[in-house]
This record gives sequence, structure tokens and C-alpha cells, in this order.
Amino acid sequence: MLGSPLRQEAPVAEDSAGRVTIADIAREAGVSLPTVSRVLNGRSDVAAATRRRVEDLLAEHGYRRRAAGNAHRANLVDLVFNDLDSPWAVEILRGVEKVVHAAGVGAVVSAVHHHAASMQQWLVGVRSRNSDGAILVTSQPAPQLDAELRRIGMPLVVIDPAGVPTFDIPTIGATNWAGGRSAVLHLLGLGHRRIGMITGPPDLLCSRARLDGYRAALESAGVEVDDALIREGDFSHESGFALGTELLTTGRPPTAVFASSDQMALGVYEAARQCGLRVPDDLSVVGFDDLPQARWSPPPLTTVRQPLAEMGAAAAGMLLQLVQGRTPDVLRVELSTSLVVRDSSTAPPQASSGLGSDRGARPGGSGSAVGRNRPTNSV
Amino acid sequence: MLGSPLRQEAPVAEDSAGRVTIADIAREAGVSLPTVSRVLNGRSDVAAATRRRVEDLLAEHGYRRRAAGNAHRANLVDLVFNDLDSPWAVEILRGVEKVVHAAGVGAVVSAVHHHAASMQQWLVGVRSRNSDGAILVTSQPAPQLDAELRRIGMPLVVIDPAGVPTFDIPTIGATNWAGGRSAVLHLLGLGHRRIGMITGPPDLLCSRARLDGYRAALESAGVEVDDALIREGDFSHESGFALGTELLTTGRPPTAVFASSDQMALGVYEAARQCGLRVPDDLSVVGFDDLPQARWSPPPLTTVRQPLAEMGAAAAGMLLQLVQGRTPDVLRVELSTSLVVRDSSTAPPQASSGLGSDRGARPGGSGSAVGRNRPTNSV
DNA sequence: CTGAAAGCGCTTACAG
DNA sequence: CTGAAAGCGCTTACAG
Repeated sequence: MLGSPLRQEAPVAEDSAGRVTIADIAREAGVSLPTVSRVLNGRSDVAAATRRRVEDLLAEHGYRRRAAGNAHRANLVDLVFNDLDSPWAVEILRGVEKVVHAAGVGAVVSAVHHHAASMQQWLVGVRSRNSDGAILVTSQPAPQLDAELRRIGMPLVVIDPAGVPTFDIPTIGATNWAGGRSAVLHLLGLGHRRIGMITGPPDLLCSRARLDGYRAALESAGVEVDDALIREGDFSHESGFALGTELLTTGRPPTAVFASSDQMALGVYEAARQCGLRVPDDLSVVGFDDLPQARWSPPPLTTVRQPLAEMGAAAAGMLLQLVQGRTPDVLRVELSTSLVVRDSSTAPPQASSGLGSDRGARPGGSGSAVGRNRPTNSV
Repeated sequence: MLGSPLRQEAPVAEDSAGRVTIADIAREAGVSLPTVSRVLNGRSDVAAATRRRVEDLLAEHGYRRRAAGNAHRANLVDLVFNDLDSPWAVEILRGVEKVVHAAGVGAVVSAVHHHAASMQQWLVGVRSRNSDGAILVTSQPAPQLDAELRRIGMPLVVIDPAGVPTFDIPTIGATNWAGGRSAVLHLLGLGHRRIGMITGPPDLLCSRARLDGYRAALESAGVEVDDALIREGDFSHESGFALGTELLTTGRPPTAVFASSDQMALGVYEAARQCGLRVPDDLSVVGFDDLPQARWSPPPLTTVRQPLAEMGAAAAGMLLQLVQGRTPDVLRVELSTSLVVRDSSTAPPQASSGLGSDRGARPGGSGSAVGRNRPTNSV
């Protein structure tokens, strides 16, 4: 019964997707099976040196706990953000949760705070719970994470990748360039010529695309790009406030500001308020994202809608396919953005069109804000 | 080697926390072990009648998959919301994630949308992934959920329970009564006498407590409670807008409104805007929650801070204790709320103090909004 | 601190 | 559609 002739030659190397077993590790470490088990379970009664050796091997091979009797899916996917403090993250979470829940799969949510130690910790967790796959959101400084995950053979999809992914990892994004362009075309159409821009972190692909959209719109209208009107933010309220204040108090201020996120746009609202300027009469503001709060901020914010929940849903759908061993037909999905015109944008104070819009002279006044949403598809 | 004398009598009933095994189910269903396994794994090659019988037994016993070799924790807790569309939910999630991540445990996030079918689905998932415990947020209409979870012996803690929990389940909340009271005392102190109130759903404990706090404050100041000034909302922007509009356009409008959530307070902002009223000059507004966006809404919102992240963290800490078999020393934790005074509250237009505050006459003007936060602890 | 042994809960060919 | 058998990956007393 033991030593059965059916016992097959143990393969020396893991033969595919994270198939190392605790027996493999034990053999390589020159210890017994129970010892590896003890290390894995954080038992205290293991010699420090042994523990160290086993832990190294475990990490090196990207060991993942496997259910008994082989096979069996964990019915779990991991969703990793850098931070959880933005409403932006929830929108994506909503989309992921919906798809995954319907498939009877759980979504484990983590925040790694751009922190290597935290990523390491997450990696350990992901392995111990034997997650079926992972969705990385804004894979910021995580090339080592990508590498590690693919080494243990874990299906992966990335939302809003920091750069162009090197490997064949599926990525989901939005048409950021087109979105940025449509925002600025809208402002140009209203008569603005001095349009400020507050960008996102320059190392993110989406930030650069939005900025290029801004440039493209200006150039197509024959307006020269003035670098003094471009500031580098980080998507947060705070940076929108600080940089908005800079723009409004330095040199010749713009008549409109395009912010690369809704949160920064609301920071610009506050900057305007403190400068005694009224939105939109004295300053037009356009955001990016269309978070739920955008339509409830007085005045309701004109912004570029990014279908975050749909992006999450698409990512989840792709990942579920990958988990089932199917390869998705496209590796790069870009969902389209659309301009949503609300009350924060109007003609500039000294409009060339001679509208003579001064305080309160704005057509439409402050009424009917809620009914005014007019989404316009762009590209 | 088989039939070892060590084999112990199989206990007829599960002996504690969800200890039914697939062998138990097989015996009871009168089928073999592999058959139960097949049902569990959703294989198609099982007779409908057999499947039905096994499934019923599985549900009846609250079967939970156990890892091989016995024992072994899943290192997973479930966090269940009704909806994920409020920034409110993220704040709690942040607190939970932080504590749980540090402990090397994953947080599975779900939304059940007040839907029995969705809860059922979640229950199946929770069992299949063998979650170590669950945090229920606003256990709205879920007595059957509580019951089922405790039957399968799953550790449980409830945040912001709908009612007073019947059993010995630990609950986490905030000092809602004291918070409501402090908001209204603040408004009374500014000279307001006609103070409107927009409540949350009346079947929630926290809503009732805030309303009672409102009443208590008025009564202690000798101001009669006027039911015409009280409206029943549901915490959403929309209800704040609709009910705010009602309050401002019906009968003799209030000079201040206390809304039971920040989102409703911002809805009131919009209502005021559309009525041509300025906040705070013509109308003071106080919210509840202190969501991040509260300080970025022009004007920055005076509100009652509820430590949502801390509540999440406390719940997670308690749950982790329960999972380890320790019983928490207290079953009911109430974290304290505090009033955060910002720019949305000031003396009423016809203040009894003779401040003569009319448009623009407000001391402090519109400047220095960001630096003005002055948290005040209440009870 | 470690390993030989027994065992657990589950699953997948295989045969009918 | 179902069960007897073999096996998998892991763990926990037990003994040293």
C-alpha cells in the first residue's frame, strides 16, 4: 500500500504554474516534510537557521498552498490598490465586486501604499490563500510584483498601467488622450484661450495621455501651449488647491483650468473661492473622472467621464477567463471617455464673442443644475 | 494500517463550529463520498435527485470546506455591505483592511444590496472559501443571515446594527445621540431657533439616536420641537436635495438644517443654491460623518465626525480575537463622535444677538477655510 | 528542535 | 450516474 508501484518520479523542477509542493521544498532544504509545514504555519519551534533556509526556498519557488486531493479552485481573486482613500478606488471595486460576486468568487481587497514591505506582505497572503488571480490597479512601482506573480503562474490583469507593459499581461484603461482633448476643445469652444492644466503624476501613462490631449486640442485651435499654465499634481484635493492657487495668483492667470482628476478640480474650486473668484463666472473648471460627488459639488462639475465601474467589471471578466485557462482575445482594452457638461464651465469674463459675461450675467443662472447633464461621446 | 484501532467513533452530530465533513453528509444522504465531492464541485454528472438531496443536507448542516490534514486557517475574513456606492463604506473598508492586512489576513468585500438572493449567494461563497469570520455592516434585514452564520459557527461582528442585537454578537457603533445633540447645540449657540432636520432611515438605530439627540438639544434649550421641520431621508444626496428643497420652500423655512449624513447635507447645499440662498449667510448647514469630501465642498462643511475607519479597525480587531477563540471583553463598543466646525454654519440672518449678518457681512469672510478646522469633543 | 508515522479531508481516474 | 480504490498535500501527536 505504501511504496506503491504507481508512485511516479517526482519532477525536479516545478512543471508549470506554481506547482511546487512542500515535499519539493523539504527535499531541497534537506529537512523533513513536517518541518516545512511548521515553518509555513508560523510555529515557533523551528531552529532559526532552518527556518531561514526554508523560508528562502519557499519564496524563491513562489510556493502556493494547494488544496488537498489536488486541484480545487479557491474561488478568490485579489484586487490591489495603492491607496483606498479615493472614491476613485471604490468605483473600480464596485465593478469588480459585481462581476466576481455573480460568479461566486470573492474579491480580496488590499492597499499596498506604494510600499515594498506591504507588497511583500500581500504576496505572502496571496500565496497562502491560494488566490486564483489578481487585478493590479495602477501598477505603480511594481515591476518586481508583476515578475513574482507571473513566476508563480498567477493570472493577472492590470488596470491603468503605469507604463506600457513589457509582457503579455492584459491591461484595461480609458481613452485618456481623447478625454483630455475633448475637455479642452469644450473650453476653447466657449471662447477660452488661456487654459490652465493641472496634471496627474507624470510617471503614469494616463496622466501623460491627458496632458497630450490638452496639447493636441490647443494646437488644433492654433493656440500656443504656455508651459507657465501647466502644473504637476498628484490627483489629490490638496494638490489641486495648492496648484490652483499658484495658477490664479501668479503672472497672468488663466480663465479656465482643466484638472486631470475631479478631486483636483474641487481643490481648484476652493482655490478660486479663497481668491474671491466665482466658478464659473470668473473661472471655468473642468475635471476628469466623473465621480459621484462631481454632480453634487456646487456648482455641479463639468468633467470627463471615465467609466471606472465598467473598467473594473471588464478587468474582472478578463481575469475570470484567464483563471479558467482561456486566453482573452484582446490584451489591451480602452473604454471610451465622454464629456459631461454641467455648470462649472461657461464663456470667459472677457469673451471674444462679446457675451459680456460678468457676475450674474450668465445665461441660465444658477437654476436647474440637476437636470442639465448632457453627456457627449468623444471618440 | 487501515482499520486502525485508533479510529474513533464518528460523532453523530457536528460537535462544534461547523465541523460537518463530507463523510458525514455522504453517510446521511446514503451516497458515497465521491458523490458528495462531485456535488460540491459543481460536476454535471450527478443525478438531479441525488444532487438535490446532497445540496439540502449541505445547506442544512452549514457545511464548510476544511483544509486537508485538519485545521489550518483560511486567513480570510468577509466584509459585507449592503451597498458600495457611498464614500462611507470605503472609510470602514480602509480601517478593516489596515488591521487585517497587518495580521496577514485578507478581506473579502461583498455587497448584497438588501437582496435575499444576493445574501444567499454570499453565504455559499463564504462557506466554500471557508472564511474565518465576517463583519456585517448595517445588518439591515438580515436576521436570517445572522442565524445561519452563527449556526455554522462563524465568528461575527456587526457595525452599526439596525436594531439591538438579540444574541451575544459584538457590535461597533458611534455615539450617535451625543453627536446629533452636539450639532444642534452648536446651531442653537449661534442663535438659530428654527432648525430643520433630515433624518436617516427610521429603522436604523443610528438614525433614531441622531434624531433623539436633535430633540434633546432643542428641549434643553427650551425650543419646542416642530414636526414640520423634520423630514425622513435615506442618507443619499438625492434625498438631501429633495427634502432640503421641501424644507426651504414650504411654510416658514428654517434658518439652519441638520442633516443626518454629509451626503444629504451636500444635497441641501444644492437645494439652497437653487432657491437662491447662500450657505452659510442665508442658511446654516451641519452634516454627519465627516467624509473626506466634507472639507472640500464649498463652503467646507461643519459636521459631526464619526470615526469610520477606526470603527472598521475596531471591528476587525475584535473579529480577529474571536477567530483565535478569545472572547472580547466588551460586546458593545461605541466610539465617540466630535463636532468639526467649518464654514457652513454661522449666525442666522436675523440673529437675536444683533450681529446683523447679511450677505457678505460675515466675520471671517470666505478666507482661510482650510485652516479653520476646530474639532471639539463631545461626550 | 526534528523526523517517522499515522491520519485527515478531499479528489480524480477507473470501471461498471 | 455511481462507488471502490488509490492517491494527494498537508498536519499533528509522539518520541527522541
